[in-house]
Parts: sequence; structure tokens; C-alpha cells
Amino acid sequence: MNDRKPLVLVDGSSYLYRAFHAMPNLTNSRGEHTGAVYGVANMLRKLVADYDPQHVAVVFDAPGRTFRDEIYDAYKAHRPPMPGELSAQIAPLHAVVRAMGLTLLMIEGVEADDVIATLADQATAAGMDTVISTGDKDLAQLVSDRVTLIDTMTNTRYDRAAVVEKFGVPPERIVDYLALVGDPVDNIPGVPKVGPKTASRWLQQYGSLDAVKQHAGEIAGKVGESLRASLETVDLSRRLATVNRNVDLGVTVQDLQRQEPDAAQLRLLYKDLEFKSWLAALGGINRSGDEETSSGTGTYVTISEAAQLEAWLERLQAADLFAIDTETTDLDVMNAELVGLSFTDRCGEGAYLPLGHVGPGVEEQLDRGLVLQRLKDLLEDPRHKKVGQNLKYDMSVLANHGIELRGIEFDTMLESYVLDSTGSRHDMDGLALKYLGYKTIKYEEVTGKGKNQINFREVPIERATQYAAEDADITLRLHQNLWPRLGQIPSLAKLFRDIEMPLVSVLSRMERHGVRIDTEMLRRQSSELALRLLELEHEAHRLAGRPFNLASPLQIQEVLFNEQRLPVLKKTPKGQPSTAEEVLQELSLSYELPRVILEHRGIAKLKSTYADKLPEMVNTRTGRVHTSYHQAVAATGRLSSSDPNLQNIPVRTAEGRRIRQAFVPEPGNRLLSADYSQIELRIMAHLSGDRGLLGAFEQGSDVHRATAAEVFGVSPDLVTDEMRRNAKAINFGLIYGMSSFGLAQQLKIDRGAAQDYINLYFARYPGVKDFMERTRAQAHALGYVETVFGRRLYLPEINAANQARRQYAERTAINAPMQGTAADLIKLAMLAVDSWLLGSGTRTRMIMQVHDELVFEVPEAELETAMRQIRQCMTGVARLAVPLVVDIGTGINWDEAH
DNA sequence: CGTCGGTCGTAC
DNA sequence: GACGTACGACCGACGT
Repeated sequence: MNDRKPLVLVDGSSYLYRAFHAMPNLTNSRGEHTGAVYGVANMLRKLVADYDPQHVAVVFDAPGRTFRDEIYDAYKAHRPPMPGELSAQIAPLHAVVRAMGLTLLMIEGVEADDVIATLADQATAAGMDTVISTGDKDLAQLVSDRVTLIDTMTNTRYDRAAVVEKFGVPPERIVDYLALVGDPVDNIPGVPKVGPKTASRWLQQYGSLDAVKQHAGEIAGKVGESLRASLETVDLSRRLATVNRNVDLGVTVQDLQRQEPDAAQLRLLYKDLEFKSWLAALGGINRSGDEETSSGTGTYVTISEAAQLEAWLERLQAADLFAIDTETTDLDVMNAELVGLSFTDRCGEGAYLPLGHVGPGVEEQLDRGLVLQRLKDLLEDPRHKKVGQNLKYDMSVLANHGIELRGIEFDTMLESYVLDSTGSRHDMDGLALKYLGYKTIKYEEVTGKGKNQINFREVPIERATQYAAEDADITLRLHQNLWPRLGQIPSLAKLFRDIEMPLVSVLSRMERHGVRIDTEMLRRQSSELALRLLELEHEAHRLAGRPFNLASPLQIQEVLFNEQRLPVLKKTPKGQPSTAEEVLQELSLSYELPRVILEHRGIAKLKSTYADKLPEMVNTRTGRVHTSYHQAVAATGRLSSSDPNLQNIPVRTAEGRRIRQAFVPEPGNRLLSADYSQIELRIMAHLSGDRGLLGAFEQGSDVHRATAAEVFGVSPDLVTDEMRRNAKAINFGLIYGMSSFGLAQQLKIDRGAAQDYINLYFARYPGVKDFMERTRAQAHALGYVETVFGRRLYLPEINAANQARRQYAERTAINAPMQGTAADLIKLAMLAVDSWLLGSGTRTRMIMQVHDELVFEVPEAELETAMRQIRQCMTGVARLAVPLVVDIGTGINWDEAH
């Protein structure tokens, strides 16, 4: 949307025909025709030089029937089959287009015109200008304030005024004009005897085709007769001439990013086509030749002598940037010991430094302690820049050996994530395949799997070298591929550099510090829960008349709905009767068994997921639990947590909160919890600029109460609990892109009433309504949405033909800017807090992040300072249109602090 | 005996 | 089908 440069859409098919007929009969020395390729490619070169577009597509008709064939059999029937000299040029032309870095679009069952029309409309909706390059005047119907037509071969340009001048009618009337004039090439019948002059005169006189038809009786002479005879077909002509602006493309404007030309490929093509001057312009042979070696392996060495180590050390010290990777004994960082290190500063090369291997051949291995001592300065010096894949892991492993990795400049996993967070995984093997077309050696290929799996330390050094050095090599290659892509989108490059990269070490420190758990308390809870579960199980079996597994939804379903004949209130997506919480809740009103099952389920969940699991996760060495925070998982920009997941510890019910009571500080400390108040609603106020919502936050009111007062039309002090509850559901629903159905279900009211609430809300908060519509439009036009800080979320299914998928993408589009901005804000807050912690010499530690909450372990003497500093860091990260408010609590456990 | 999809439930 | 983002327990089917 910020692009100054227009979207350029090229009607490749029309140019192909024109170039074929216009160009002299060019052939190469093998007698192959090349004139049409030359003509179109020449035109594309000129276009790229003139506009330097960031987004461009070259669109071709796809073979096969289109909707126009469906409505009119004779459509284009007169077109003679494509001459062989032309069809033979299509494949090389496509190859040239791609090698030039331009997106080629050819969509089954959709004509080039319709593809162009749809994309132009999307761009317009996003506030982007479009230049359509075509030799076909039919597309004059698309011209608007934002869309111009150019004919690159004749060098003419059509804006609105030029269309009126040329055709005598404005763009909106072009289809009427075409319906009257007809087009013999496309076999649009038109009205016989009516040509350009008559058509434009009529349209000027009567205003539109419909008006012309109404006045058909008044038109004298042979043309009048002809018009009256054509009244039936003229509507068909109009339909044939009208481009379809709303076809399902499976691509959006955003997918049309112009790429760097593939010089090697162009060289091959031009050589083949014998376009000698262009070949010369490409210059000499690419000196690096990296691209071509991507399927082979690099030159990898094992460092087994001190002299080699010194040589590599010198080389790495001199490098602007080097890739580093660690091999360890364990995937769990807290228990991982270093087995080896690999690095490279040059693609295609790499060194592996074995340090902890066992077995035959280890005599060759340098002493780990001595080597690390020797490497420490390089690794800890922030001036020596490093790139890695998931460097948080390497950083933590090195920390286990007393080395604090600094100069963490680039992480390829995060580069991929910031570029496109929707890519399901950002693991190195996948990235290498996706971006380099390279198949890496898999970890399992080296260690084996299943019961035959060996520890990496047992992998022969020779084999380990190939695997490990390749990892460093590929990491560097990936970085060289991904970083320029990020550089093209400055907001993403900034996000990457200023938020994601600095966060890596913050997260590493949080994970390594961990959190203390009162395991005895959890064990006592577990026994109590076990006892209660047994009681409930007996009770359930008695009520069912037979034993069954209460943990099996399938068996519950059998007992409740087949044997006990309870009514089926809801089905699962697969059509089975649902046994979900809300269903059992409803059934509990009339039956005993569902209530027992519900209670059993709740307690079983608490016991297995929390009371039993957390003590298991306590590290025997540190006596604390060390979660993993994942920085490249949640598509919106949030962190996620696993092993254990500390971001879904119960809080809503009293029994659940007992789990939180087991999260405790070290003696002499307190836990401090600081959370952003109503962060996503505040962001909605900021993004929408809605006066009412902004006002509510400026006055510091209870926002749900304020919403209730507005929607129900009462003064805030007269808002009942029910009104507030409903308003709260609406507020949350809005953040999630809800429908009236969803709200109805939530509030247990009918759909009409829910829709009334929504209408009322939008009437009171029109800015919010506009924001939602703007966001949807942007998503449709660009294929992505953005946070306040420019983080992008791509929505590949936003224009899907499947309604459910499309609607799902639309809801995501609404939610992502709010959820994502909240994620950006708390990441900034973590960075701010961390730099305070590091700079102040305090003993306060940040130990957990739960999306809008940060948890700290604070020495009692530092509580006051910590509270003040943390609040300041968190509220000060950004100036939004609403104040950021942070609630802070402290206590002897997490429940008390929260 | 492992993997994987389906269902459910916890958090924000 | 219908309200967004996660992780994970458990079951049961399926393949080794």
C-alpha cells in the first residue's frame, strides 16, 4: 500500500500475437522462429526499464474453455488455430519471462483479460496504481483514476481522458460500445452496420446501451432496423465483452513481487535464441558459480590439528560474517553437551571441529576445554558477526560451557519466519529445499532412528563432518538468499533486526533460568485428584450400568447417545455426536451422568497435564522447569511455549489456580506478575481510530461497561452484570472476527438478536466497522495484513473458491493485526526490561512470558524498584493513540501475584 | 511398538 | 461451517 511504484500487468497473449505478425521473420541458425519471443521480450525489457515495478505479472491465456465459451459457442470459434511457428515460441517466451524475474500467470479456464481485471481491482482497493500494458483495446473498460492502459509497442498511453478522446465514451461505457461495435476477432456479434462512429454517437446521445435499446424504435434507417433486429443478441455481446473482475486466481498482488533476474538462465536462453546483443549486455560468466553447485556437496574439512584450528580462527576473525552450528548430545538444551562445532565464511566450504566424539578415531580430536578457551574471545565478541539456524539453541548450549555467544546478527529460521510466518515450519532442511532447491543430509540419516538410533557423539567424525559442515554451509547460503528478500521490505527488515534478533538471547536467558516449582505440593494435589477421579469413575460406571473409559470420547458417545439415549445437541465436524464441554454442560441440567463425566474430565486434565507432568519436567540439575519458547511458530508473531507449555496454566477456576500456587520463587524472593490491561482492545482502538473507543480508554473507564452503556443505551452506572457480560462477549468476538452465529452461540441467544447487537455496536462505533472493512479489503487485495510495526501475515486462502476457507482467512485477517501488534509490543517490552536488568546489576530475573503478561522472580529488597522499572519499560515501548496500562501484582506464588 | 488424525481442554 | 492463536493428553486406527 505504501508502494509509489505501480503494479504493472502485461497482457502477454495480445502481445504475442501482435509481435508474431509485426516482427520480421526472425530465425536462429537452427531455423527456429524467434521473432515473437524477441518482440515480446523487448517490450518487457522496455516496460521494466520505464517503470521499475516492484510488482508485475505477465498474463497469458490458458488453453481450455472459459466462461465465455460456456455462454456462447461461437465465441472465438473463427479464430484459426495457432500457426506452428507461433506455438513453438510460447515455451521459450515463458522461460524468458520467468528468468527476467517476472511472475507469469496462466490460469486454467480464465482469460488473460479477466486475470488482469481482477488484479487491477485488487490493487485499486489497496490504494495502488496499476499500469496495464496491452495491445487489446477491450481493456479500456478498466481505466480509472488509478488504472491506465499503455500500448508499449506504439508507445501510447490511455488515461480516462484519452479513452474518451479515442472512443467517444468513458471507460464505464466501453462494454456498451463494444457490444454495439462487435469484434470480429473474438467473434462478438455486435450490431451489424454499427461501427465506432455510430456506437459512440448513440451512447453520447442516450447515455447507455440500455437507453439506446429503449430508444431503438426512434432510430431511422437501415441502422435502426439492424439495431431492432439485434436487440436479443446485443446483451450477449455485452456479456462477452465484459471482463470478469472477480475471478478466483489463487494469487494476489503480493505474490507478484518482481525477483532478481536469473542471469545464468537468461544467458542460456539468449544464447539458444541467438539474441547476441542482449547476451553481451549480460556480461561475462558469473564468477561465483554458487548456484550451479547447489546439488553437489561442498568442500568440508575436519579440524583435528592445532595448526588447522589457528588457520580457521584467523579466517573467521577476518570474515565480515560467519555461520556457526553446534552438534550436541541432546536435543534438550538444558542437558545438551557440546559434541562439535562447525563454521564457514564462504559458501561451498566449511569446517567441522569435533570436540566430544567417542569411539574409534577420537585420538584425532582436539581437547574440548582448550579449544573452547581458544575460541571464547571470538564467540563472545559482538563485533564478530554470526549467522545460524535457530541460534537460541547454540547460544544455550555454549552457555552450558561458560561461553556467552555474542554478535548474533542473523538467524535464518527467523529470517524465514519474518518473511512469511505462515510457512508451516522453518527448519533448515525445509528451507534449503524451498529456497535453494537443495536436499540436506538428514539428522536421522547420520544417527539412525528408532531403537538403532545412536547419540551424535558416537557418529564417526568423518560422517559428522559431512553433516555438520553442510549445516553451516547451508545456513550461510540460506542467509545470502533470505536477507536480500528481507531487505526489499524495509518494515520487515527492521522488525527482524530490532525485535526478533535481539530477542533470541533474552529468550535463551529466560529458558535457562527457568522457574521453581513446588513439586511436593503438586504431588499432594495429584493424590487428591486421583482419589476423586476414582470416586467419579465408580459413580459413572454405576450410572451407565457398565464400566467404560471416561477418557475416551468415543466410549462416552456410545454410552450417552446409544445406550442412555440422551439427545444429540451438537455434532463434531465429522458428523459424530459431540461430547464437548458445552454439550455435557447442557445435558447436565437434566441428567446425572454427563455431570459426572464433566467433573471427571476436568480433574483428569488437571492431573495429567499439570499436577503429574510439571514435576516430571523439573530438571534434576537445576531443580527448576525450563520451558522452550518458540519464536517461529505462531503465525501472528506470538511466542509459543512447550516442554512444558507454561502459557496455558489454569487460572479461571479455583481448582485450576491451585496449580499456579505451585509456581514459587527462591527463598528471599517474590514472584511479580505484570500484564497489559485490555491490550488487544486498546490496539483495536488505536488501529480503528474510533472516537468512542479511544474516549473510553482515555478516560480510563471499564471498557466492557462503556461498551454495554453504548450498545444498550443506558448510562454506565445502570449497566447490569448481564449487559456487561454481553458487551464483553461482543468485544472479544470482534477481536476474533466473529459472525452473528458465533456471538449467538456464545451468548446462548438466537442469531437475529446477536446480529442486532452487532449492528448496534457498529452504529455506536463506526470507526471499528470501517477498520474491519479496510482490513478485509487489504487482505483481499494484497494477500496479507500487517501489524502496527509492519509484521506481515500472509493469507493464501483469502481469495479461495471454497467459502469456508475464505471466511476462515477473513477472520484471521481481522484478528492478526491486533494479536500480532500485541505480540510486537510485549516483545519490545521484554527487550526494554532485559536491557534494564542487564544494565542495572539487579538480581531480578524475567522468567516467563504469557502473551500479555511477564513474570519475574524478584529479591524482596528489590520489589519496589522492580515494579517501578518494569511498569516503565512496559508502558513506554510505544506511543499508541491510547495509553498502555500495566497491572502489577506480587506474591509468594504465581496465583497470588497474578 | 511407533505415528498420526480426531477430539477435547487449557491459556491469552 | 459458523470466534483468533497456541500445546498437549488421550484414544484408536494403522502400519511395521
